[in-house]
Amino acid sequence: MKDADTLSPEALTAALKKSLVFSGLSDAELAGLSRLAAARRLEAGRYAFWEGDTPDYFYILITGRIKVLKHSSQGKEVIIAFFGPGEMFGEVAVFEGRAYPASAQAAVESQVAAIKKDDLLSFLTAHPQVVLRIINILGGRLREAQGRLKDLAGERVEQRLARTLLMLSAKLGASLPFTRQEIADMAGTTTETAIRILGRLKDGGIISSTRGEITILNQDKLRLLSEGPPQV
Amino acid sequence: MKDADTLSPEALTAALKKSLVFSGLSDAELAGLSRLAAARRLEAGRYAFWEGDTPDYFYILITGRIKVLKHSSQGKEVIIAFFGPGEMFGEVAVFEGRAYPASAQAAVESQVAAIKKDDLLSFLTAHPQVVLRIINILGGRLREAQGRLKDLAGERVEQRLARTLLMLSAKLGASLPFTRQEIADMAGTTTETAIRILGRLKDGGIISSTRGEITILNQDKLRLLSEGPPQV
DNA sequence: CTGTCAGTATGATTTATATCATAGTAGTCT
DNA sequence: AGACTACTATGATATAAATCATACTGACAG
Repeated sequence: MKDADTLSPEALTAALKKSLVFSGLSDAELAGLSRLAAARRLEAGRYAFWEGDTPDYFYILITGRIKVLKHSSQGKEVIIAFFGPGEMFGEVAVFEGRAYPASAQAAVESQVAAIKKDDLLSFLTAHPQVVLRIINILGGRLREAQGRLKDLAGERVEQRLARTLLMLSAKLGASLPFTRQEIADMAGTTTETAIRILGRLKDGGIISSTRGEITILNQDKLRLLSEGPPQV
Repeated sequence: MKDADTLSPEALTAALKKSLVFSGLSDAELAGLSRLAAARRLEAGRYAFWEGDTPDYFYILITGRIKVLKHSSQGKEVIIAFFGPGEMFGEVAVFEGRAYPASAQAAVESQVAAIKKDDLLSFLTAHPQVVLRIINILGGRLREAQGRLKDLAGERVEQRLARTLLMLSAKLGASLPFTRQEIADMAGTTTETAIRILGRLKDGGIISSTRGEITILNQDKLRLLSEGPPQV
């Protein structure tokens, strides 16, 4: 299968209107923007770009789920972020004009809108309110990254896993479509350890799970766990 | 000693002109901005704000050195960032309108320019080019944070320490004014472990050090070390 | 010039977590 | 239906790094 355009211009405009970054624009502005955007379909597992690529495009996710990841020197996969419909990605590289700092992979079959770097930048110059919105989003991402830095540097695996689940559920609700491997790669641990700890959480009635899906049953207990060691 | 204003309006304007964010402004604009800014002196160890405070001010560091840090649930200090003259801090909270996500402490006696949140926001609305500059800076910080996330989640302590030193030296040059404790808090390890590993680096002729100061002698070897385990 | 304290150093011991090994299980592709 | 593969599970073992303990050293304050 190829990267065929799969969206009509109208559908593309509608999709952009639902995005966090561009939702404030007028219909006319959106129509203009969507003329700059190209829809692309990505099968599950395909990469939108790789770490180190020169950044030609800025992306808005329309449908599906995108995983942003880096590889450690030993080849271990580290998941930096997960994005859902309406979120932008690849923006850091575009704004800085340097190579993409991480790779972006479709976790499931996804549709994205790609906007050429230069087109985006000139659009932004003409639309300052969008720029303020972007600052807001980047601020939020920086805040989240800082929280995770603290977790990775200062918390034990059990706390990190609990926080990872809480963070995901704040975005996605109680039902989380992730494998233990993905959870482990987000929390900075191994699949085995994630399985063991999530097994304990399951025994404790805090979560339930089926293959590839984790459901949070007791958010309060999970939060308690994330605050520190069980015995205080 | 109290937080007395210690800068004349002219000196304040000159300081803002040297900052990363505002360096592109005209003298008239800078003068207008400096009327919104208040200079504050912070003794070493004093905090500009604490994690959780409501964000009233946005800061530009004029002289000195600022440490941005968070505390883990066990009370361990995790250093999120170090800033030098001309850099902004406290901005995430201001742009998001939520509590400061981390604390900011003067590492040495420092002078800062504080701008009220609302004043800054209206100034930004009137000066879109500054907003673009901010996006650029935030992008850079996000990139750095993502790199550190990967390091903390996927690299061994020795590699993390090496990368921490390299990152600092990219900003500050070969001579780094940090204690082993600070280095450890940045690399997400303990003081003892940092001492041991830096001791090895010293024996290997890669760094030299005096109390509170580390000098990088062999950046190439350090980079090699940061790439992976010694025996490949 | 002496006491105090933060920084540096080093050894012994513990422990959390990675690693290695093996196996069951549920989707999915043909 | 059968085969294949990704996901989940669990035990045994190894180990990197934390923790605990003790001491030396240089800087600075009184």
